[in-house]
Amino acid sequence: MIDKQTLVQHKSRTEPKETRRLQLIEATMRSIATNSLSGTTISTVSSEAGLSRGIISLHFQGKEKLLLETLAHVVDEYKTLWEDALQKAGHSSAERLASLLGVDFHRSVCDRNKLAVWFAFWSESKSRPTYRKLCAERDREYDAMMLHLCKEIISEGGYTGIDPEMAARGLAALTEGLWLDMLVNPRSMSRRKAQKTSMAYLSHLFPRHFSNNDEGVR
Amino acid sequence: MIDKQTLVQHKSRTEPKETRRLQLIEATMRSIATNSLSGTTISTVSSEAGLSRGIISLHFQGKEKLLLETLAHVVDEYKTLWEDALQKAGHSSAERLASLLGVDFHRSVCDRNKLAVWFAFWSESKSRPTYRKLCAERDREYDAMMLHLCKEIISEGGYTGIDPEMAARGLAALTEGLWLDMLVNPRSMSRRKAQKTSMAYLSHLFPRHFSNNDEGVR
DNA sequence: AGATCGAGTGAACGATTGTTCATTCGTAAA
DNA sequence: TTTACGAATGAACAATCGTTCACTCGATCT
Repeated sequence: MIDKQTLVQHKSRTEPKETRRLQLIEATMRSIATNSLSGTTISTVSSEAGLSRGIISLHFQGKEKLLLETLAHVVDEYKTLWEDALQKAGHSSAERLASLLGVDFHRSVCDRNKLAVWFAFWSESKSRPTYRKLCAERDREYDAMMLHLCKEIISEGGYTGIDPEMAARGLAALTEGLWLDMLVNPRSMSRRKAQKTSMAYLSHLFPRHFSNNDEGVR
Repeated sequence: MIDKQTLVQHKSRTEPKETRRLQLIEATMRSIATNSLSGTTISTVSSEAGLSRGIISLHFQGKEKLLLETLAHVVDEYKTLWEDALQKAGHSSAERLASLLGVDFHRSVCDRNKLAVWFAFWSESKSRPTYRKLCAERDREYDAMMLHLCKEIISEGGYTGIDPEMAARGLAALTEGLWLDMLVNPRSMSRRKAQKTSMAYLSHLFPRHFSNNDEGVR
């Protein structure tokens, strides 16, 4: 076993607390991506981080807490990107919705390691209330904003026969399905293709707000 | 620990080989749904089946083989439903596409235990080539048929500006996303609602073939 | 240079994992 | 009823799990 830590760069043996925590969380994400969640153990994470097995109980209370904070880290990062995008976006509902979807297909979000984390926890969420809680919080805010924007756009455009809840949930479900494709079969589903597919959906739903070309917002 | 087997009905201690195999596969699905894949062990499966721990190595070569055959069972069942639906469906592409989506939201497919199995293996497929292989086979056939039908419909309806590949992949991704919703948050996403959402997508993509009401095919 | 002290280590622990196989049990034929 | 035989069991096994804690190390002081 090669010491990855010293191989990349000679860091000091002791690091600030937050640095170590982040290192371990990132090692956990890599381990989940390469070994899957059921194959992720104290040993795989610590060796991925190039540290000893005892380090995890030192910085986190135990394995369970580490996994929980790994999920929380991904959730928080997503939420931050999301809020930043809304802040920078224009005032029109169409622009805001497009920028939200821009986040969903952002390079950092579509990172395969992170997608592996999302789906690992989603598929365990049925049996783990703690996981479900963390994910549900994200979903709630996401859905509320999505529904709000869809309602506004429907009202603005005078679209008839469109149920706003179905449009919003459908859009979110499409995103999640495209994420799954990128995780399971990255060769046939690129980030670009996924975003295009998402925009195509929008242009069919709200043709007076979104065009079918690459740009998106009309 | 209560013996579930004798509690439900007094069966003979020895059962035909195929019966036991199916019992164990069903117990595995229940265990994955309630304990998640990482929490599914020889003990949880055998106790779920009301049998001893040694039974699994007796009927399958080991745990790995049991999991693999459980995945194969779900894949096969889905494929059978799929082929039956195509057989019974009419000749028009629209009818055939609608009946395919009917399968995707069939009661038996949307069973939460089975959805848990799908997503458990999908999220592990990155690190398990064997799982990926089984899933990829399903995807290939599904995608090919979906693409074929979309192309026909686009040609029939003279739809312009619709990329058939994007339409097909989008439709499949939407289905998978709706499955995830049904698994993670069944209270807010019912089977009926999911099917409606899927049909709404179709009616926006191919308005000359699908109406926006409950029936679907125009 | 020497002392201090928190960060990091890893051997040891009990618990649990998957697997094996001598034994037990129920069934079906004699 | 007795016998024979395959199905099912579960104690025993080595391996690995997560956790603990006495220790070692090195960065930062005086």
